[in-house]
Amino acid sequence: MRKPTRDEVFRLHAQFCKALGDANRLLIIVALRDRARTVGEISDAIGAGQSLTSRHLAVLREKGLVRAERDGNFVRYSLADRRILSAIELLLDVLAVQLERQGTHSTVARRLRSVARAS
Amino acid sequence: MRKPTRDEVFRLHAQFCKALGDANRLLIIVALRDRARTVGEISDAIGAGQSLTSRHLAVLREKGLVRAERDGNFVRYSLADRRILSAIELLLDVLAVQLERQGTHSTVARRLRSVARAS
DNA sequence: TGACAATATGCGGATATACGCATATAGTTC
DNA sequence: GAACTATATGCGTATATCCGCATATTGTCA
Repeated sequence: MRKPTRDEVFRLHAQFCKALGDANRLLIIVALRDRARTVGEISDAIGAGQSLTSRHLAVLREKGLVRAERDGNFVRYSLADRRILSAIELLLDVLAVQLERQGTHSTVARRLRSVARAS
Repeated sequence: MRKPTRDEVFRLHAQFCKALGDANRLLIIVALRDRARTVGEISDAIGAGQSLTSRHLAVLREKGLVRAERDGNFVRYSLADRRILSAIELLLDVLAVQLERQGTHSTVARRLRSVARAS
């Protein structure tokens, strides 16, 4: 109920952004684009071990980017807010412009968003 | 000119996001909202030392979030792309929803964006 | 209860990051 | 050139992060 100071807001905001600063966690978020998934499904989708996947999910959960829901033996994870997808796609667009400027394969830059889409 | 692999794209994307994952760097980006600024101005604006400010600017520059331009004795930094502001405001909105749910001072959550705006 | 499946976590090592202090570099002006 | 200003960087330290392996926890079913 306490009003956070300006500095605290920026700290929280940075924590939030930092959660996106890992390739595996980005892969997880993209994997959750369409539907909730179990840890095992996510682990397979991103090609990482179960332990590592669970840890990354814990980070995303603690920072509030994903939600967890028990379903019997499984835990089903889902995106907390679809605007997170919008944000990372926005940044991906900016990155695409970067790569184009640097001379990276130009058609690729324009297709980055679809790369992200391809599960 | 080489076509980056899917994994490379995600690595780059994560690097890009990670650059936002620090409170001082977020403060810098907000400080550059309206106009280009020198290192000294930025240092004052965010209340950090010159050395630290310069380092953070180097990170943002290397990742392509800001641009540097020499002007005599000064180096003037500016945002590379205004969509970066949109992205962090989007995430700030999501964070605001979080805080509201958690019961943090409710009017504050709604005003986070203006907090960010206030220089 | 016991066996089993899915998920979480303790531990250790390698690497990265943020920071301050002091110093180096680049540019201006005399 | 020397003196000065603005910015960058080397170095050391403290802390955080990523990862795999093994093990603990939680829940199901017989």
